[in-house]
Amino acid sequence: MELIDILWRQDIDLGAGREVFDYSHRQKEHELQRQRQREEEERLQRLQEEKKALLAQLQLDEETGEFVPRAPPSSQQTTTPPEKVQPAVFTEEDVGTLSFDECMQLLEETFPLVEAIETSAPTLDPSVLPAAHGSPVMMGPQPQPLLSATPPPQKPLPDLEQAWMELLSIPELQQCLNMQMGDVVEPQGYSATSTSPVVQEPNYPFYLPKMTDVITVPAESVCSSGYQSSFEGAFAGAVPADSPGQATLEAPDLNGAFSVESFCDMFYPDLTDTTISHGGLLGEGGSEGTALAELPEETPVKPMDISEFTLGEGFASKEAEVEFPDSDSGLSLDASPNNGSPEKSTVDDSSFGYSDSDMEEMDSNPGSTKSDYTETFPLSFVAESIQGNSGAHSQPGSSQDQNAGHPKTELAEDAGHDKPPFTKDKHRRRMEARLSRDEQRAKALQIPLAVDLIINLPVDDFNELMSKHQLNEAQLALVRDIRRRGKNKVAAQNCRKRKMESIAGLECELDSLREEKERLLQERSENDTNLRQAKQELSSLYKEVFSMLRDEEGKPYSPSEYSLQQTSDGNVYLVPRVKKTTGKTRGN
DNA sequence: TCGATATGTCATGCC
DNA sequence: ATGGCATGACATATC
Repeated sequence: MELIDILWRQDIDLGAGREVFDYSHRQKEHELQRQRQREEEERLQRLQEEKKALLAQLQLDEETGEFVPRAPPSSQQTTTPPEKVQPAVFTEEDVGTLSFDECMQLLEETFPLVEAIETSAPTLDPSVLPAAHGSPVMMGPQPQPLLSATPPPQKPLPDLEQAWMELLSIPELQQCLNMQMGDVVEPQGYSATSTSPVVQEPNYPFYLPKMTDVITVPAESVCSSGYQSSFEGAFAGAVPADSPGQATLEAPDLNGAFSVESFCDMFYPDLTDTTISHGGLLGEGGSEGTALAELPEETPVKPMDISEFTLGEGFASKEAEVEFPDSDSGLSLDASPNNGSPEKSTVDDSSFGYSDSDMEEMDSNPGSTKSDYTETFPLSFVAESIQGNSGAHSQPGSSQDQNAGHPKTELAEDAGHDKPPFTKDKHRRRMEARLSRDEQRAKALQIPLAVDLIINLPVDDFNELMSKHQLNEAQLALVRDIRRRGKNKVAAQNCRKRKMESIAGLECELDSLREEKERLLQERSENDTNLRQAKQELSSLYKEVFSMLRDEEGKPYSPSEYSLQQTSDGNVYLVPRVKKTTGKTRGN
């Protein structure tokens, strides 16, 4: 009882009155029942005794075979008539009281019976009520209604069933159901094929068993059975018995007003109720329940978001495609060295014409890599296709419809498929993307020429090719830009190569020059050495020669007074150092 | 985080 | 006049 009380206080539907779970209460009822049975037995006993007494007073009429009252003495008549009448009256009353008691007893019995039924089929009574006019159980005193009320459950069924079949066969209703189920089930991630068909075609075959067997309230069965069918796995056991309170409350309304609108209207509150109540009931499933309650709000938004998103993307891409045109001149004039500030919206819009720079800007965006651009166009195409799908969104229950519910996620997935690998071989992908960037541009404008051709063909051939293909202005501009960029790229590569080669050559020359310098320095030092040596030799030779010279007297010349000098003709003269002495020239 | 390096692109001058 | 080349300068990504 404590548990029951706890549940009861939490306003959780127990499927029956709280008293039902009270053992003492049941005991009391049992005792009461016993007492009534005893009283009834006593009454029956009394009745039999009275009947015996009556029979004892009767006399068999030989002719008619009837029991005829004996002719009593007059004194006795006063007493007997009452006795005589009384039995008659009494018997009538007795029948009435007996039936009333039976009714009461039945009432006593049916109460638990009804409750027992309610627990198993909580909505028995409500379904019966409309056919039985009100609540016979409560109005119980009259036996007829009660007696007629117990069997009816089977009676209204075929009608009800038929009514529900008709109701469920109404297209709008099916749509209504569809929406409901879709809103409820789809967000859960159940596949469209699993949900929509169940909702669409075999609706009532699916639900009818419940209706026929258990006689549940249609609203309950329709709404929550589909709901339950989808979530049986998750909710089984968690929701032992459907909340009869809601059913009993809502059923009369349902049966009272049997229109489609009311029916449809009924689904929404009921569903929300069920979801909410389930969410409240479930411990773990609570999150699911809340998620369910929230999702119907989110799901309708998604297509809108996508349409906007796709619109934006498609629009942007289309603009890019259309306005690609502006040409090289535009680039050189407009885009000047402003590359430093690529993200300017003005540039984006006005000079979008200069697609290339924009592309560059887009591409070179730190966050978005080259592949972003390459993905932009496929993305736009996908977006357009999805938009097309969303156009057919109105078709209920279609797989496209289901898809349209997740296009954003699909997009995200697509984008996600492309992007995540970035982390791994990012470099390689980037390089590939870079290499094929102009090809992507050409694809974007649907240029039917290979980029290699565009770049590498000689001018004449290139012009001829251009003349062959009828290209619009944008395409021509892009082709020219591609050619220019391609050639300039090669030129830059060559230039850098040459520069590197030049640098290498200069470094090599520098090395050789250094080596030569070394060599020259060494040679110079050698020459210096030789020169010094030669000077020494010459000096010694000079001294030797000078010392061998003698004057007329046979005396050697003083080196301080004379010196040997050689003239250009090769003659050597002894020249006096002092001027006052006139020098004599002596030949060898 | 910073510097070095690689690469693409633009602007410009020259042929 | 035009196309192409050469090259300095800039931007970005990557190491």
